[in-house]
Amino acid sequence: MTQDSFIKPTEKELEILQIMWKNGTVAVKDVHESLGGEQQNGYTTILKLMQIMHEKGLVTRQKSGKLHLYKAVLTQEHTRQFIIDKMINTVFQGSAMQLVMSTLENKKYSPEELAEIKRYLEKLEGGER
Amino acid sequence: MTQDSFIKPTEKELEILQIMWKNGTVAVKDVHESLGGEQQNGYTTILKLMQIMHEKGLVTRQKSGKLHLYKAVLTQEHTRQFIIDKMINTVFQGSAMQLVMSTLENKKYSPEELAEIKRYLEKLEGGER
DNA sequence: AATTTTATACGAATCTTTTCGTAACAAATT
DNA sequence: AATTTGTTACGAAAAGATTCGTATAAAATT
Repeated sequence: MTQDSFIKPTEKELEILQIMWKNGTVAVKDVHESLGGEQQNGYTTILKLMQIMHEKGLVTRQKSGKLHLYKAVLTQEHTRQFIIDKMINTVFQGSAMQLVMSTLENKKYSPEELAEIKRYLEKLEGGER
Repeated sequence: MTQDSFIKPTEKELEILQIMWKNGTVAVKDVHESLGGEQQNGYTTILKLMQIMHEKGLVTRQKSGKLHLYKAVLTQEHTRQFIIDKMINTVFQGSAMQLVMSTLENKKYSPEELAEIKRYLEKLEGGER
């Protein structure tokens, strides 16, 4: 996937995609409820957003009785990679390392979490890719 | 700093902030040139953006002769933390570890870089914070 | 002193994203 | 059969971000 062909999801679209990635296939109603119901957004707002996402090709949909079931086209991992890349370029001066270190600095982690990353690093060092 | 009081820079504002962080204090002209001159953006476009950033409180400015010298209010590190936090929440299901691992997966790194992270991790494990 | 150059200020146009009201319609309920 | 309910479709308003033209002014140059 080139970055050029990638359609960058907007903020709100990303929220909706989260829900699709978690649930696989969702109706507008599901998304609307997951995002906090009528308190947070009008139903037709979410509907419209999902229709636009469909137009953009960010999601596929399928009629099921009277409703549409939507599904994300891109995987969560693809999207994450894209967003990470972009962020590295715009905020971390092209250095992924700076991103990693800033993230680690950010919060306290349990020894288990740190150990997990360390294991992961050792795997990478082992040249297993 | 609470996230609520944080004024989220837009895409373009972030590009401009990069230049301020690198150079400390800059005139509109500097930013305009750094961003690729008239080919990329009209001078008054950059000027306007910087004026808006000033209105929003993202930058301070100071008259120096006939021109204004602008300076970022927030540090790069603060801004990075904010953006990382946000991204962890919207794209990594609240898990910083997932962000780190996705980043490491993203590209190939030199042994030196990996070793650097490892050293860093060991420092964190050592409880030095 | 007149002209050119280098700045800022500001309004408005354009573009993108988000929000929502209204219409239409089919299925379910009365 | 009429009404209510759940759903989509669509247009347009509102909000946010970006771009730029024109006006103005001070400083530098001629």
